[in-house]
This record gives sequence, structure tokens and C-alpha cells, in this order.
Amino acid sequence: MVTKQFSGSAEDADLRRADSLAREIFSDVANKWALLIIEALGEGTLRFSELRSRVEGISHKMLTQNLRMLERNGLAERTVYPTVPPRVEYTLTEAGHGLRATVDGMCDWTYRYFRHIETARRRFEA
Amino acid sequence: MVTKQFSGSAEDADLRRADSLAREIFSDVANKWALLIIEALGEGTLRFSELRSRVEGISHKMLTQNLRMLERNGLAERTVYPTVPPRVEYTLTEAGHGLRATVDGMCDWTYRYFRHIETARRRFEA
DNA sequence: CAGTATCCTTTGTGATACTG
DNA sequence: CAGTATCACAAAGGATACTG
Repeated sequence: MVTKQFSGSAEDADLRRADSLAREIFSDVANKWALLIIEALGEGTLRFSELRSRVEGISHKMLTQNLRMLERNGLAERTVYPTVPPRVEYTLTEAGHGLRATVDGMCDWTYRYFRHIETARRRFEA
Repeated sequence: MVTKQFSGSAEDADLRRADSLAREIFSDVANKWALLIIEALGEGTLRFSELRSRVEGISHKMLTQNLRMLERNGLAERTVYPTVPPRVEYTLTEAGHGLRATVDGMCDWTYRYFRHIETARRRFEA
């Protein structure tokens, strides 16, 4: 996805399309808020307000925006219960869970290496 | 990292510090360009100009900026050969390779689900 | 409660020019 | 070649008010 090396042949058209789509999806998903939301939903279904308080520091707007994006890409599912007041629940789809697994890995990595990184930073400031 | 639930106890101070640092690192690293650079460096050492052409669409400025950030956090190492013209090589550290493994997973995920996502998008536009 | 719309500020980004 | 600095612009983000 990073490096693109295609010849001009016809069979490559499909590969090129797949690649540019993959890159587009990657760009959508590879951002802080999206990944944190996915991580939060990994534990199970959550309401909008629950998500808002679990994802530390996210604004109302960013949450809405990213949830729409996740829904659009089929990573999260939105269920509306037509009660008063309304109740809206979000849950990960199969694709969403697939991505969550990799985000879990990223979180693990963060905890495994944060001391490492702390000292690297001190070294860098010199 | 997503959800923070601490009591006021003293032993939690360390956990809270670790958590906020983890979150900070996550925020640094969870962005498109950083992840694509790490993915590119996964294949081996690359020069600045090589990286620039491998990471499709990145600007000179963003590349520099992200490389500094990766260096500061100890994920990439910068080696300068004092020749004329200068030659600068970048390579992943152990921590960097650890992260790369998870990014690989993310790329794999992208290719595994892109058809899925394509149809989800069409459904969403309705 | 959940969501949209608006305004406004901050940050990200690209283009360009310049230096060792 | 690699890097810094600057400028101009676009996009991200936050706060607020309003609606069903």
C-alpha cells in the first residue's frame, strides 16, 4: 500500500484500483479518534453518551463525525430505539472487530514500549 | 488507554502517569503519515529521498516532521554520512519494528476487507 | 439523548525559497 | 541531498445554540 510499482499492463488495473481504495480506507481509519472509538467499542455495544465519556477528550462533534465514517465504511453499526428520549447504540461489525484486533496490538505495543520511549525522548532533547 | 477509571489511591499515580504517556504516544503515532513511513521502513533502511518517493503523496515537510517525531520517540534512527552531497539514512529501531508489526496487521486488514467496505459504502449512500 | 448547524480558532499541509 | 523557514490556504477541532 505504501509503495506503488505497477507496469502498464491491463491486469494491473484491478490491483491499482484495490490499492488506491486500500489507501483511502487506511487514511480514513488511521487517525487517533477513529482508533480510540474502535478500541472502546471492542468491549461491547455502547451508547453515544457512553462513548463520549469513555473516549477521553473527544468532542461531541468529532465523535459524531467519526461514528458516521465508521458506519459508512461498515465498521460500526448504529441502532436507533425510537423512545423518548432517543437511545442510540453503536456496535462493531465483523470488519470492525478485525480492525480492533490490530488496534489492540497497537495499544499493547504502547504499554510495552513506553519506558523505552520515555528514555528515548530524554536522549533526544540532548 | 481509552477508558480511565482510577480511584484516588497513591499506587494509582504511577498507573495514571503510564496511561497518560501511553495516550500521548498513541496520539503521536496514530496518524496516516507516521504509520505509512513506518510501513515503508519495515522493508529496510531508506534514504530521505527514497522515503519521499515510496510514501505516495507525502510532502517534503510532512516527511521531515514525522521523521523527527519518530526519532524523538525512539522508533526510527537517523544516520548521517558526512559526504558531499550529504547522505542520510533512516532505519527502524526495535521499538519501531514492534509497531511495524501491528501496522502490517492493519494493512492486511485493509486488503482483506476492502470489498466488504466498498459494498458497505454503497449501502450507506442509500 | 442524540444529532445537526454554525461560528471561530488552531493545526495541518503544500509550495517555495534558501542553506550547508 | 537533506534540511530549515516562511507564507498562504485548507482542514481539523472545539464551543455553542438549536431541533426532534
